[in-house]
Amino acid sequence: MSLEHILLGMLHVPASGYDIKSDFSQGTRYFWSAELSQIYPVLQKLETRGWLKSRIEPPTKGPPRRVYDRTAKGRRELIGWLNAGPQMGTERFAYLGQLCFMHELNDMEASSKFMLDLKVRLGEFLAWLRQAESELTRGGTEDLDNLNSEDFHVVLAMRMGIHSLGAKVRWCDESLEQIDNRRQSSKMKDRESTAKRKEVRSG
Amino acid sequence: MSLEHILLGMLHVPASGYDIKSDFSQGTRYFWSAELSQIYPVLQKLETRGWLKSRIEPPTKGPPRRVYDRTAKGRRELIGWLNAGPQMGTERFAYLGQLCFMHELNDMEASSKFMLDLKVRLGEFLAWLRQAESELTRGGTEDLDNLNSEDFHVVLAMRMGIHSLGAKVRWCDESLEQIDNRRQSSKMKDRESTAKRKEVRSG
DNA sequence: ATGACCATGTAATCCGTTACATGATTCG
DNA sequence: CGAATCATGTAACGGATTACATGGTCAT
Repeated sequence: MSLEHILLGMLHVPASGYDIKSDFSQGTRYFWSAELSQIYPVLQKLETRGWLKSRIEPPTKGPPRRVYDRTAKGRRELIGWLNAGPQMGTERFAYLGQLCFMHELNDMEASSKFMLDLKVRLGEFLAWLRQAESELTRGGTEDLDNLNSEDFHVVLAMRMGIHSLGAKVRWCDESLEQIDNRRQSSKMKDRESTAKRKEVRSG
Repeated sequence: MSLEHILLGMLHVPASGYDIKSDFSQGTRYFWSAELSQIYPVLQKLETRGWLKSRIEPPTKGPPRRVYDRTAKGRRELIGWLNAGPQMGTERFAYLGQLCFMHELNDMEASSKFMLDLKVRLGEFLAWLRQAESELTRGGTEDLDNLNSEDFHVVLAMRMGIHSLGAKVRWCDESLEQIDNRRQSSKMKDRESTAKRKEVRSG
């Protein structure tokens, strides 16, 4: 599993399950997400495995919190994972499946509408990521030298999303053009065959 | 679930579970994958739901095959899915998690090696996709007009992968540069502090 | 005959989501 | 007092992977 290692990595500093969840929601860790109902049991499992240890924090305010911290064993495990080389997962894009099957509708207008819709959604995600990035770099893009090593790596990671989403938005535009071309030429064919039919009838 | 609809879409023409699996392996349907052990039960479920019907093909050669075909109900279900707008799934990138946590190694050389490794893997996938695309367009990129509607949509879908992977590879290069910059400046700092120490000693 | 490939499935396990259950604190 | 938020969990279900089990055909 990867979530185990993701949690291990996120516990750079001691935190509760709740803290981790809010890290997932807030920009920085955009590359992964998990629900509290998954986080809590995994943290428990990692503790029984000796990668984490927890203590109940006496609540100065609010309800008591169980705060986890990495053990030496957990740290070694994390290092091992980092040194194991990039873990490539299987990507699944339901919307590309939909696009492939669009020909069943036999309606280029529908394909066009679909791509437009997709472009909007991808664009929204891109805007959110750009926002999250500029909050880390405080506008000072290009020179990442004044960032600490942690933020530096996080910004690099975010930029993958920005690059990739940007490319996807451009792909939407290109595809919309292609679809439009095809609509034009099929209209021309319509006119041609209409003309032919007229010829036949009049001939 | 999406796999249900993906299978429904792939059954444009009658096919067995085995056929579908090989479609997943062969370029065209690169956006999704599934194991035979998942495909067979899902096909059975779709049949009990009345979206598919199957018959055993009398084997002219080889073992008997169970061939599935869409019913009218299945076709309606597919159309509904296509008209429901793009289905955006949660993407998870374990390697971006690894990159974020790289600062724990405190070794820019390791970060650099990691990115290089990642670049190679992404590049391999990109080359494979480009190959699959050119097999469909037969080199005739740019003018997709001579493709049938099915292949046209498939090529559009493949191009998303090509655009996005291209952007990711460029991101690797950019990141490698950033990492290098940081290595240079940290070496300079080393030299500076060495110089200072010398000053102190000689002073 | 041996290995590669065709072909179909079941079982166990794991990962992830949704729904459910509980209770304290804080702010208006 | 009521709603929002903090905080921790369990249960049920569904989706995906890995392992297991079986047997036929075909080429060397």
